[in-house]
Amino acid sequence: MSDQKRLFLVDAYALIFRGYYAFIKNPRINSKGLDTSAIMGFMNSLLDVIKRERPDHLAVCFDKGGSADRVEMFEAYKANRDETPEGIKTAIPHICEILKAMHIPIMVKDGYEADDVIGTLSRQAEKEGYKTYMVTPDKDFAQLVTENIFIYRPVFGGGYETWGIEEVKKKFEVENPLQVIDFLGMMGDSSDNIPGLPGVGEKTAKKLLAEYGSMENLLANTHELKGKMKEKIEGAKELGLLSKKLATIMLDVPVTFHAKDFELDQPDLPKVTEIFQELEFRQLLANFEKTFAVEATSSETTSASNTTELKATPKETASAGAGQFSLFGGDISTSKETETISEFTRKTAETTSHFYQSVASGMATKLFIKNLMNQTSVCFDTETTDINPLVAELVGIAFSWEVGKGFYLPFPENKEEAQELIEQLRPFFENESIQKIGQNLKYDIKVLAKYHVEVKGKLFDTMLAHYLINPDMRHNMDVLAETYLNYTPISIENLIGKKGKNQLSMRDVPLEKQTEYAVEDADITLQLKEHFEKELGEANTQKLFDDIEIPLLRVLAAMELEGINLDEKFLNSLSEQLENDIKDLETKIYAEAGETFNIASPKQLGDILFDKLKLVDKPKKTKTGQYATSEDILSYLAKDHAIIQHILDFRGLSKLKSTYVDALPTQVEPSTGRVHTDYMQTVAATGRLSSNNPNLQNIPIRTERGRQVRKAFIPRSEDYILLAADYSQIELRIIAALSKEETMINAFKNGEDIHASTASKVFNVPIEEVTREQRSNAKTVNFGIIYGVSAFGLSNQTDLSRSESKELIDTYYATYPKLRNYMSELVDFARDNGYVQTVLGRRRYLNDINSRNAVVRGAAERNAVNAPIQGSAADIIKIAMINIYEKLQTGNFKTKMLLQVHDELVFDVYKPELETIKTLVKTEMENAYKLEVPLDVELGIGNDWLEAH
DNA sequence: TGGCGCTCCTA
DNA sequence: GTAGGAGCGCCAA
Repeated sequence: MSDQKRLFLVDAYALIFRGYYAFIKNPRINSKGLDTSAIMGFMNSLLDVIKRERPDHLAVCFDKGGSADRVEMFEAYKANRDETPEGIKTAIPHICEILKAMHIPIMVKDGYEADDVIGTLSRQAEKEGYKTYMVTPDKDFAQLVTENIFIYRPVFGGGYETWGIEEVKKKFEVENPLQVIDFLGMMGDSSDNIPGLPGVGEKTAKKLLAEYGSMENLLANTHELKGKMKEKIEGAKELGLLSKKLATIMLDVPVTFHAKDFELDQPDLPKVTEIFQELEFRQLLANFEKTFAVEATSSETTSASNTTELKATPKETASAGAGQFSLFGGDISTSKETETISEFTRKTAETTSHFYQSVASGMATKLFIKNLMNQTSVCFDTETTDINPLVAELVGIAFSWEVGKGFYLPFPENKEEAQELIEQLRPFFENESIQKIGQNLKYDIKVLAKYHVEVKGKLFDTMLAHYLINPDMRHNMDVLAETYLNYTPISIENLIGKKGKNQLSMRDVPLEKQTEYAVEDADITLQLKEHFEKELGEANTQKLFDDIEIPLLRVLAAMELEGINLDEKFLNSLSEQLENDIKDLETKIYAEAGETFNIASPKQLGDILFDKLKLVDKPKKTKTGQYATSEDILSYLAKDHAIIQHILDFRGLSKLKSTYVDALPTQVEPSTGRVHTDYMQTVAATGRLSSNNPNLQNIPIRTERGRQVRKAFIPRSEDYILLAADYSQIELRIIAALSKEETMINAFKNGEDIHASTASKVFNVPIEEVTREQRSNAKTVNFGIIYGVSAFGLSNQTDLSRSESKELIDTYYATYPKLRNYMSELVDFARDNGYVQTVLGRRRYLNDINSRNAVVRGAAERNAVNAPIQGSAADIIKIAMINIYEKLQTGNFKTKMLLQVHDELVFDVYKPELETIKTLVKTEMENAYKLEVPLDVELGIGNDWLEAH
């Protein structure tokens, strides 16, 4: 700390608002019905600042009566600011009372805003040689920054950042902080009701500022501008100057900085205590006392949470825990949590007897592992440095095999030492006869795989179990614990903060907290397992769990670890081509529109198309009142207006570029040079997988331009080739088989083109005379059936009118009567049982099936038809994946399974194995499940994914 | 900074 | 009409 004296000026309302909204989802209401969110939030921030910075001078500044001057200048100033929430209004007197008790000066001047007061005081203090820190999240203050004046800005997730001149220059792209005023004046600020220049947003403001340096200079040189922008800005010169004035913080408020008054001294503790007790701030009071107790004594105090090194720390009903948590940061969530107990009587680690121990290295570890090896079933949970298992390092592993009891093995940061420790655990993980229990084991398996440890033996994954028991719910552990165990676990945010750049690593958490958190997770997971085990017994769920989802978990882990090779160079060149084409289209569109605008903004686009160009008499609107500009609507207009086609092309190319061509290379994992998607096994209600980070299940294929992206997916080396294996028409085959519709079954048995066959029967023409259009319509109906058709939907999809569509559907049902029966049976089954199921007994519950609302009920009925079909297809490919993986393992093949896209599997095939693999894959896929209808798989090979199709 | 609406990509 | 994920704009309250 330098010798220079430091003054902290707190922007009260900004912090009060911030604190209030931090609790907005879970407002703090005390027993007297008072909403204390704002008070709590503000006090947390204030104490935090005091604790971190120990300022010698501090004042809190408030607004009073708005700014008379500004209102005079511009009547709309802050006019449309929402009414201050009730919870904030009621908080102010309490906050003032606390500040008084703390002997902290409250600075407020009638008719001035806190900005102006702070601005003025900071300048005065600067003259007296102070360094001033303006405590506020508000960016407007950037204009006040000098060598001695800083913004002290709270950041999300806890912590603060200090903005000096350099930071301001960087953030706003300006030469000096004063230009922030010009910047705000140009851009405007809707929350402060600064109008700004019309059509100028953040980006344009930065551009103009770089070019002209100030508002005045810009307005003096508008003749240099072009097009619409010139017009708009020339027409708004007055507004521009006014905006700048409104954005300027005043430095001549009649207040005076008296250093003596601003000195931070000891609070009136009895008074503060009384107020806090009145408000029922137990946690905050403890925090407060600690903050000022340290102040009063010396700064030597060591943290109470410093654990004695690696010592076992058994704890029965930890009562001291809460106080310790609030020592450093995280005050908000901690106090929220402890308050929650009193409100809901939900159990937590604080209120539940438990015995969680960390295990010391050396002999203790040896003894622990010996004990571990004697178990038959153990729950474990890895704690790591990252949610991405490919880069995650082990921080520790928790184990539990008895409810309420468990152990935590911390891992050294040194890689070799960590590997040595994991070697000691290898016999446990690779023991076939010890059951391993966990929540989302795929993650742990992938982490351990990076340490070359395989997890063998029977598995029980509580997340998968719950997915089968109740697919519609969410399956994260906190939800499960609260639902099934009435228990609220310690939140991860409590330990490492909210996500954001200030989030800590698990490594930074004190061992004692790591232990409490990690072992609690293992303990809870163990309890959940005992709970779900019973529920799984029902129906076919147990089989589905044991035979499909659990084995699949290992398969997916392997596929994800494997990743796929990506031709980045190719994508980069594709990106350049797209960039050029997009630029060209942009130029054309601006010319056609007569002005520049953001084509990617549906709002702006709609205004141009329908307000300015008036392409349509009565444009359609979306539910939010904007003009609808979706593809199907624009397509109608394309033939009449050149601009429409250009816009559609622009959209298509931009989408391609941003979502695929530019995004994929950024998803390449540096450590492997490959793209590793994450398959979600528990999100799709039907039993399908989903893929993300990146989503490799929606790579374009339909358009020529789009499918080029597939060329970027290539084999691992020249010795390999890609194999794509597709189920042909699997969903139609399933519905044919399940409905026992012989006509359709026979068509499949004879290997006919099913859509042509359907057309032939429906339109009553010989199959060889079916026209393109007839086949296309038949195809649409075939797909419509799978989704639960309506005449309305069909006519939307085809050129047919509503009545023609109805007729087509009727004929279709007449042709395939059993299919229709089957569909109504499914709906009946759902009505009677409340669920439908797949061939393997995977259930989807349909609560809305008996709804009195026809729209809601209709949706449930379509689900009743679609879920068994889509879900059965998902079951079947899962079986195939498990069997193929097994064969690839036992056969010691170099070939790897890489991707699954619902009805397709992609393999990286070692060329010498190609013929064997082709037979293996086709056989396993076609025989994964026995149906009345043969399953057919088409194979394709190639040096990229497109060629393999 | 987060959430929502819109749009668009897949099976 | 079914099932998903993602990017972008836009506005918070």
